[in-house]
Amino acid sequence: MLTSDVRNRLLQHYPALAGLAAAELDGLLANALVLPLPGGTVVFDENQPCQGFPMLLSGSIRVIKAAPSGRELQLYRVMPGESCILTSSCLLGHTRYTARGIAEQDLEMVLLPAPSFHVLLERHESFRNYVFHLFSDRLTDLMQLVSAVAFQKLDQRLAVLLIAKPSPLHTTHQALADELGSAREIVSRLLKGFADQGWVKLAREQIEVTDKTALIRFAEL
Amino acid sequence: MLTSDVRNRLLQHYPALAGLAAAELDGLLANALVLPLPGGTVVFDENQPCQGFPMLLSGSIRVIKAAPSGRELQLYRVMPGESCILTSSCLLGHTRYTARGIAEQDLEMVLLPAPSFHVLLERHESFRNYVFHLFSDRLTDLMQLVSAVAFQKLDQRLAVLLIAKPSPLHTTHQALADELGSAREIVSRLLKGFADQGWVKLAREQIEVTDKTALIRFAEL
DNA sequence: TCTGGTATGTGACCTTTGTCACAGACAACC
DNA sequence: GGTTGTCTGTGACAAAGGTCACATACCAGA
Repeated sequence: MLTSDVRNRLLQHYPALAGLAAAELDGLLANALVLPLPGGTVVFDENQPCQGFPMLLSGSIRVIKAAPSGRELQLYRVMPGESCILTSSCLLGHTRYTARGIAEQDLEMVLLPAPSFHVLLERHESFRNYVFHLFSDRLTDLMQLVSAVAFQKLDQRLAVLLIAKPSPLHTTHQALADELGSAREIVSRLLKGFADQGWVKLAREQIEVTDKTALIRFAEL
Repeated sequence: MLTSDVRNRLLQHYPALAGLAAAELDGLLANALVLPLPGGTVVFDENQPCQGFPMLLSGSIRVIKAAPSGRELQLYRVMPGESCILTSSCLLGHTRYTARGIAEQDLEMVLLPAPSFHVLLERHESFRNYVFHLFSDRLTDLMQLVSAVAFQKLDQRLAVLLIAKPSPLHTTHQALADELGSAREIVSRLLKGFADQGWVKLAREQIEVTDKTALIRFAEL
């Protein structure tokens, strides 16, 4: 049984659940678990069976593909209010995970048992639409990603990444490399290039974009 | 109004529609179009609005991303009984296409108007499940593709492709390159390598796999 | 048989990216 | 201050792929 605090936050993040009668919602959430997970936890991993439908209350999950070489590539990121669409896919097809999910920071999530997920999907249009839209968005994202990985040079992809993030960015080069599916040295080198152009300013665990316009121009080129 | 012949073939390929009462199905299909398209037709293109939900009766559609350079990469292929999930995505999100679809051979398809699609999705569980599963499968495929493009060498990807296709394969090197997102010369070169190993035998518009075992071993390496 | 169009073979060369091996640099903690 | 671990800079080098420029080869129809 969830505390009413958790219930409220859940409804706040997942308005698709708001249309349900209180009693029914309680029933569906009866066996739900509230999990606090420390940053860095492997939430799920390739080839694991799927336990239930996660709904994030706080924190975020990086969904990645890992190569045997140790390199990795981020497929997408799950934020509160979203859900890991890969999980839906597994639950629907009764298949196993095909990627790894890692808690990016400490996070809280509600794990909805599989049967409840199926009931929600079957009976409640708003929830269904919500899931459909997530599928749809992720699909578009992934296509974009495939295209970027196949056809764009790394410097452009890096520029896009920098543009998209808040400016005094606190992260390591390794983390950026993992997001792009490349190696740390390459990212360092490219960043150095950007710095030489005067587009960014580098410091330990910090990248400050100083000429966003130029960076955008470069990214779109 | 569809001929009963077309209707029958439609139901045969799309059993998810079988549960509907005849009258209701007629209503939904009332404004459907039957399109015969010659091979090579661009069925839809990037940035176009979405007209309706296509259901293939025969032929197939290559869904690709095209790079400005002229290179292209196949995202997936739509066969009869499947549907272009990208279209579902567009219809659901009221967005535009994010890829291009090309008729691989002459094809026949029924184009279901958007409103009918939404009704089907809302009212009919079997159809809904069908669409959900398609989403789910494609998502998995795309993740696999991203991972392959990012981490695998082209020779391995080519080997996988050859293994998956029927053996005396009639196609051009350019077509394979377009499927892999690479250039014709590279594919020629790699195929030559395979031929030197005795794994395949090459002729004009024909590739015969002569040592599948070796090819598989190489692909999995 | 000639000829034009398409498909393929191939070498030279370049760019991008990855790998390896270290050298500093910085922060935190004793 | 010294030590330790993490992060970053960098040069040398290799490898994969892409691009260009042609040379051939094959097919089909005039």
